[in-house]
Amino acid sequence: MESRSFFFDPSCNGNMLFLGNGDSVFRGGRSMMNMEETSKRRPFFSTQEDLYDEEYYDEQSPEKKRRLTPEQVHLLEKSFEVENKLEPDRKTQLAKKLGLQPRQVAVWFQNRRARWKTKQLERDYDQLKSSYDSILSNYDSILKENDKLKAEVISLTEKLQAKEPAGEEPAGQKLEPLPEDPPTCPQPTVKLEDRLSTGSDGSAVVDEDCRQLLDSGDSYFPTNNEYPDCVAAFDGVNSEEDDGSDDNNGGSYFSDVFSAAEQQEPIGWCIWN
DNA sequence: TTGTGTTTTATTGCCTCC
DNA sequence: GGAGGCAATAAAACACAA
Repeated sequence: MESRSFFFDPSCNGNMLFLGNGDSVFRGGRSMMNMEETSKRRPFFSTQEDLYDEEYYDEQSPEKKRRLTPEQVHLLEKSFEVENKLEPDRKTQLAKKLGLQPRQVAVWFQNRRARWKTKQLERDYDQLKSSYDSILSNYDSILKENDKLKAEVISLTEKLQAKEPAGEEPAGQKLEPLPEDPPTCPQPTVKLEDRLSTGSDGSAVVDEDCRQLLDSGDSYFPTNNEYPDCVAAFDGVNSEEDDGSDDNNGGSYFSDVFSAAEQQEPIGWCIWN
């Protein structure tokens, strides 16, 4: 067996890392070794006693991963709620408090942010979809109302013409011919599903511009720049960064988006031609 | 028990910022 | 150039149905 160096902090609940030749705990010293190699070199021990327990040592072969204890996770979660990014000082403090390596704390936060982002995307998708459905049904009812009014105008016009002798028009009143069709409202050209897709076409999520948005906690969804005509539809986007908590269900960036739609009011989804 | 799907922990490579 | 962030991914741990 190859020789290993230990990194062990007795003050830290006994959590310890094996550091192989290519110590990958510190980013600066990252080596190019593959996953198999690294995992063989970096076992975990849950307690200081385990370190000296030969049976445990034999059973817990070097590649075993150890899960954090519920207490550790709880504290990390609480800390994440306060602030979802780690300053070096806070990282060190947390690591000491939890008996973990600072790197482990950093990794936990990294993964936690990723999980939060996924959940946030799901919530935003649900919210946008229901808003979209609401707008669609609103649009349908407006179309029906428009048809009704058109029929009424035709009927009244006919009645008026029947009253007037042929060839005469009422003084001071000239009826404009009705347009063939009501002004059209273009349907959104991009399906929500497409925009939100994380598949190969879902570049909206990962491209350069959007990356900044993700980093700053802003919207994944189209902005006024992208759809300048759809002012009202996107006007309510809340650009404030969420506090990162999962507890505030629906604490979306988009809590105000489409609020008008939810109130069943026609909103400026499109500009009438 | 075992096969399978999901979650969690950790690494790697690339990018951005200072 | 180093530090830190993110996406993608691996692999262990876990959950659960059959």
